[in-house]
Amino acid sequence: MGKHNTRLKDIADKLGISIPTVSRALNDKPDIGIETKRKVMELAEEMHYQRNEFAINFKNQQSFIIGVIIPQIVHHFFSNIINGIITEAEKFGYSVMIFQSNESYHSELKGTKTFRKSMIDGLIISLADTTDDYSHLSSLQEHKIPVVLIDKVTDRLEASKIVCNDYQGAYDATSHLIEVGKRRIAHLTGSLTPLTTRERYRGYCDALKNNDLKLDNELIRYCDLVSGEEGYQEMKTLISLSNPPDAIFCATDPTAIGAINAVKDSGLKVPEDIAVIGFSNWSMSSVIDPPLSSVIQPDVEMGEQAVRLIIEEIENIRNDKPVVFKTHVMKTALILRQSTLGKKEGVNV
Amino acid sequence: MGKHNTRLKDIADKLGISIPTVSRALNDKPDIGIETKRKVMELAEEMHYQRNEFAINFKNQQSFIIGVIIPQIVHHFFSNIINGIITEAEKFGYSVMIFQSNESYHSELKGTKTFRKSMIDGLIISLADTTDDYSHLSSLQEHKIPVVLIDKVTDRLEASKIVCNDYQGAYDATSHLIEVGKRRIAHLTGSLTPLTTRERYRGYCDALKNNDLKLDNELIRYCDLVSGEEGYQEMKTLISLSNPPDAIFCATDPTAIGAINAVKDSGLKVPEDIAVIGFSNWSMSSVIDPPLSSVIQPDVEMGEQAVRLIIEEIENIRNDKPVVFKTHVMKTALILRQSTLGKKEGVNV
DNA sequence: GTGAAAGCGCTAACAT
DNA sequence: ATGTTAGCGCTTTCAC
Repeated sequence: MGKHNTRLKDIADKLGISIPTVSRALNDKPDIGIETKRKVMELAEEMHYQRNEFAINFKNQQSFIIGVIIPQIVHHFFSNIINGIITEAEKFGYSVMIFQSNESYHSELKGTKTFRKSMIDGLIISLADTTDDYSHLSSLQEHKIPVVLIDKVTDRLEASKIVCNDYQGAYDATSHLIEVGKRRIAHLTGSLTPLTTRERYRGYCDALKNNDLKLDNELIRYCDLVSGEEGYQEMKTLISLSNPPDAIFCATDPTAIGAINAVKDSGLKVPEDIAVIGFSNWSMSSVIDPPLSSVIQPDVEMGEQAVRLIIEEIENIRNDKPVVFKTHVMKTALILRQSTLGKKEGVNV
Repeated sequence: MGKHNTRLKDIADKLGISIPTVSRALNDKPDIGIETKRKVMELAEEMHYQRNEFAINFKNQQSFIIGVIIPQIVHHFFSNIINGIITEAEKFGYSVMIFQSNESYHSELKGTKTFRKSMIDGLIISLADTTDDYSHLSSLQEHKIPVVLIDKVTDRLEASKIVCNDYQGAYDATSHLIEVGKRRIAHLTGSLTPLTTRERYRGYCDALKNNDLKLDNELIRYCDLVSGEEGYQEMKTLISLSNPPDAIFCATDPTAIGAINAVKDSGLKVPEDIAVIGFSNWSMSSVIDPPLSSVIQPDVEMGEQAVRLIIEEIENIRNDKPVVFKTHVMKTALILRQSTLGKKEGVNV
């Protein structure tokens, strides 16, 4: 065995022909003798020829790599998005590179730098909560690397966006609580910086309003939305009110689970005394007691759609076609379980 | 603005100097005039020069990309491994490319092909359950692309490996059930093809043996280990035995949760009637009722360690140093909660 | 139908 | 201290 991988030159030399001829034979180009082609193919096979993609990428200045920056890969929602991204990208011959921001702007910035080094063809990003400056993204765009925002988006960057209808999901969740007879409905929300949280908050408010229930600021609690601990604490506080709620819409499932535990620990029943509904349908939500009603986000589909958009932009840029930014709003759905329905069997609406 | 990104030539031309001089200035090489260097740096900044990494990669035949193939990114265990991999890789200036096998050998094979195209410098892989042939991996090795196996490993490939002590974890879990007074301990296992499952099975058997309890084949049930449904069904079957178990060690947490639900639905109590312990400490396990005791695997650390090994091999190969394969066995730990302890506070042992 | 030459952007070796 | 030359592996002109 030689020291290096087989190159076109090795094949050409052995056959006594020129390198371009070998290249033509191997790449199904016209203007190649049928017999020459056969011989080249045969020898290439025999010598285990493998195209050197470094050379190809260099020549084409193209990597077929899509960079992805998400806050946390271990979150069910994001790992499903990534699942969709990887699966769809592969169909188009693209590979996916992943970077975590851990919700830190600083880290996100570092990710874009790393990716620029890796010469990604495009970036799909879900913004960190702390990100408030978007020049690292517009800079990529200026260098003809398209950016698609997913879920955690911003109005302050012109780019294609994939979001789900957080407003409608929250509206539906709250309306559902009203439909099962609840009237004093609390809301557990988080920092209102991310658009998603704001939209859920807005959906909650509008559902109350349209059902002639008035907003009670006492019933709106803020936390980080991440840990069940906080949901537990805030629910305890709500229960201790002189006029406690009879239901709560939590902006995330983990906090909703914390809330359920708080209700149970207070000797109250879910949903009879206090109904609970979450958001995102985490995998754990169906196995807790009682199973948690939640809002399903089309995570995998969001990832797939993001890939289609980014590849479209990548190819438009390559072909000097105009790029038009699109925003896809994907539908949410309620998944109803016993935390709002009681003993009845859960139903997917 | 010009059509293309700034190249060394653009800077050289503007300054009336040669390309290598610009290169030297920018790369902190010796033999460069202090004044020339200053001018180059300044102009480079001004023209937003960015090294073209395609050219660098081409020249060095190196990508600084580590490929990762795992069965399912959405599994808590694997997404934590990936978390560790990405974090550690970044420290060394490597990026990470991810591919999912979905437990399919065919898909795994495809992944290795895709990765070869992407010119990865090394591969970290957790084998699909169905993988029984390893030529796709040895082929990579022959092409000087090192392979590190993680968690789902095989004896039939010579490579570095990262595993956790599944045997000891299972042994400890079973011993714990014995310590809390249980004597008829069932085991829910899966296909015995993967080494991990076999090791857990072996740990269970040895713990019984060393405590003078005899193995009862009636108490050993097989399922896919993936869904709670199966755990539920198998537990129901066990409960209906004329001599049912008083505890069960499940090889995964989801099935353990299914088992808990089956016990509860049968009007029995966990852990008083039947204690339950799982494996892997899924995020949901702490929030179910009762919280599930489980075996913690050092997932993040496993990922980090895998990166260190692969980079070591990559660099040894580049420097023509001999490569020695290492196997790291990482420690598991018990996390004890109410599903085995009862009302007492959970303790991390 | 095939070969010769050029070039993608950069760096290392060799000259001066 | 700086310039010249060559080359990484491949494809794409352009000749013949």
